[in-house]
Amino acid sequence: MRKINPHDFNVATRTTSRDINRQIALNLVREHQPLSRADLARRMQVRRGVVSVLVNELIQEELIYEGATGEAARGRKPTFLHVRTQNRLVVSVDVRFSRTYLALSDFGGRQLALDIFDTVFAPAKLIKIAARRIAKLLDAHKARPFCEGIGVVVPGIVDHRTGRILNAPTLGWRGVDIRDALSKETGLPVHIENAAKACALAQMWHGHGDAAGAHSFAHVSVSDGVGVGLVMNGELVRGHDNIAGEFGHLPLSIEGPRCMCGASGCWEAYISNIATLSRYFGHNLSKTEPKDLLADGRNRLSITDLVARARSGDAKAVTAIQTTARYLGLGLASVIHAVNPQRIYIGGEITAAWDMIEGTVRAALAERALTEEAVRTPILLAAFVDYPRLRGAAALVAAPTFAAPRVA
Amino acid sequence: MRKINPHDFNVATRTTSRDINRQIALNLVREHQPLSRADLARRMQVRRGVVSVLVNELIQEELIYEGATGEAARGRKPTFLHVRTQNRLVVSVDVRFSRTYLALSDFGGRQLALDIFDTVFAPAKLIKIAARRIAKLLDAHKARPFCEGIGVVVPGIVDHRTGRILNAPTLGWRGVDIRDALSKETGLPVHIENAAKACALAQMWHGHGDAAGAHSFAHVSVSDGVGVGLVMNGELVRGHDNIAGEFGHLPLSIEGPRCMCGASGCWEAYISNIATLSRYFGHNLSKTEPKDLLADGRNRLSITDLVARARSGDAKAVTAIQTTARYLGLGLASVIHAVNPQRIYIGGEITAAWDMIEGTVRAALAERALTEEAVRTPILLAAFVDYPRLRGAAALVAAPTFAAPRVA
DNA sequence: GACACTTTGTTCGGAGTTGAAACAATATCT
DNA sequence: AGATATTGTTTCAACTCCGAACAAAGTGTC
Repeated sequence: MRKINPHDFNVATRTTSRDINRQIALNLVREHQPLSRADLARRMQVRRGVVSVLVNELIQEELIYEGATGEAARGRKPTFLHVRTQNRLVVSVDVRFSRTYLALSDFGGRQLALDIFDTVFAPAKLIKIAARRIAKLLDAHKARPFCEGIGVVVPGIVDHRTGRILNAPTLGWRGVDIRDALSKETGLPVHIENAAKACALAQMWHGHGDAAGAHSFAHVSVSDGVGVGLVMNGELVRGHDNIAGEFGHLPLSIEGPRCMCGASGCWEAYISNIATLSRYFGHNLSKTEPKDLLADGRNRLSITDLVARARSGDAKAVTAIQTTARYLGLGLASVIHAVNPQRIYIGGEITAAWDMIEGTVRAALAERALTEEAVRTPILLAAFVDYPRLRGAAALVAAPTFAAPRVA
Repeated sequence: MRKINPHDFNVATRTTSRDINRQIALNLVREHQPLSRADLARRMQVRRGVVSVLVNELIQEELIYEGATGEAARGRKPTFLHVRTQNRLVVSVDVRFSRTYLALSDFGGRQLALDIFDTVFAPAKLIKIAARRIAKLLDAHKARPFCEGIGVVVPGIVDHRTGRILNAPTLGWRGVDIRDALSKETGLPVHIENAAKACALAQMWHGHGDAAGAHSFAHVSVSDGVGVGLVMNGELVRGHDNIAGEFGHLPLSIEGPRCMCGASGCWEAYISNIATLSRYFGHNLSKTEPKDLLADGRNRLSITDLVARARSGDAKAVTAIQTTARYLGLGLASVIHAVNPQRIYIGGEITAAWDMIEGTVRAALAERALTEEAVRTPILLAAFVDYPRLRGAAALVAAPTFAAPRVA
């Protein structure tokens, strides 16, 4: 029951029906491969004749290909279809405070190479370095003719349309344009997005099998900050000014601890890795230089270390983590009450302690939840992969190929 | 960039293109009437021939009609088109704690009749009474052949698909099915929805001219409780369990005052009419029987009275209202950070004091807002009409006629 | 008043799509 | 060998938009 926007609509042309069905067919192959033309016709509830034409067009465009012939109890054997992903490549870039991560992967999400280097904060310089390393990566894998684009994720607010980074406090960037410069430098199309939003995109496009199916969910990334990527109706919610999903700065208590954003009592100030570590050390976060705590590696404890200490019996570590878990659950109630997603995915280092904290999280959620259904909202760990943000960056490039046509 | 849901999609048939364009044409006439066929062709960027066929079909179906011929400097004069709304009628029902409101109106939102009676809490009995009064209303206006349905709004959580009222605490209803029973009793299709969500629907469909255009907004209703209707991408957000938009139960302070929902420190517990009145009387809400305060009329002060007292110099009234205004602004920051709507509409009795409180609200919002754009989010008063909830109820029936076809 | 010009609305053949059914290809079972 | 079943293709009808020509209805000019 969507209202047509009378100032921005898409009239159906003579090829619109085809475009729609073509894209449906492509997505069904992606989801259920291997799959025959006849299978497709059954799933789409159209005649085989229509599918035949659609599929042959998709094959001609090299979006899918014919594989082995399958088995059948009786009758002619089906020829299986697959989407082509192996030789469609993406470069993904994750710019973080300490380091920048670079990867080459295919449309199926398989990572072929990884490159890590220290982040440089001057945008122009960073672009130069990244471009050089990307070129090296592509040449080393003879990947240049197969690379279809670059996806970049950054910890901050990004205007997806213009490509400008509006505000990335940890990097100290305001109004920086990486996209066009990097595109010019590399000759490849560049997409850029906020890290949490990109993770949600990755969850949507790479969540195969039972992990798929939810076309409305929230992806909560607990890291140095707290970011939420919202997917509703199969669409990433960016918001009018690109700040949708900033649940990290909703208050648990407006009189609570000071947050890096300037306000007080933000959820982030209770559950970010920094907050958990501060709690362990007995620091008051407001008095600590936040960047000191961000510096991972040298002498500083990471949240992963803290989990390890908790497991080996450090009572203070257990308390710090369990307190975070409680606040995590209280904040999840806000996410549920606001947009009521079908599921919530949790990502971040703290998930390594999930077996210890799940009960606490759910109990806290139950404290505030309005209904039984709200309490029962599935809370799942984001599929554990080595570099979830890099997968998100890759999804930025791969997703448009499979997206629904804009219509009406 | 929407992902096609591989388990719930809509294949394009050979009439899909027409369905899409037909609906676009209908909406354009609705939005820009009066309008000629040639105007439509220009706006849609299709040939006049296509529009001619579409329009003649719409005329045949009696969705639009030809009106007067317009003026033109040169050439043949255009014949104007209008959507037919005058003799398409709706009965709208607003069930509230004290009274139930009943109205007859047309698809254009014009109210033709109103009937108010005391609410009976036994569902079966209420249905009987409502059905009798609806019949009377229809007969009195000879409206029976023109009535296309009944829209019902209730203060509670409604499953829009099944029509069941899952939980309406003020009415004491849990799992009540009004829809099917009322439909059987009256012989008319019945739609039922949560009041705040319906108000958002009304805002979307009745917000003509400059009020329209926003296809992503939040409608905040401040009343006995606080409800938010979320519209994103021209679509009402109901959520997986129909509790999306329950921002009223997001915390300002988890240690704050007790809320009727059982949790503590909900936004609602700070800014609902009850909260504002309690503040004025110096009561502690947690110790007061909430239903005492709900009873309007007899001996009790209403929020409208309180505003009047503030205007005539009652310092305590001013303080109570300004305090509410501040908390309103702080909570609006949460709405903005969560879903970042293009605009926010405010409804409810407190808006009568908007000139006094706007500054306070905006200052509080600025206290927590992450970005300059967030601070500048337009906060508008919901178009002041006599019975906004009834308009929402009417929109439930009228909207499907104009909605975009489900595709892909 | 005749005629050119402009704009609106209709009509008609062409191209592209789904829909239904027949047909060819390929396999199993009796 | 023939019946049966399934896959994939082809063909034609129905329906759509697309483009252009055409009719209708008005204004302006000589």
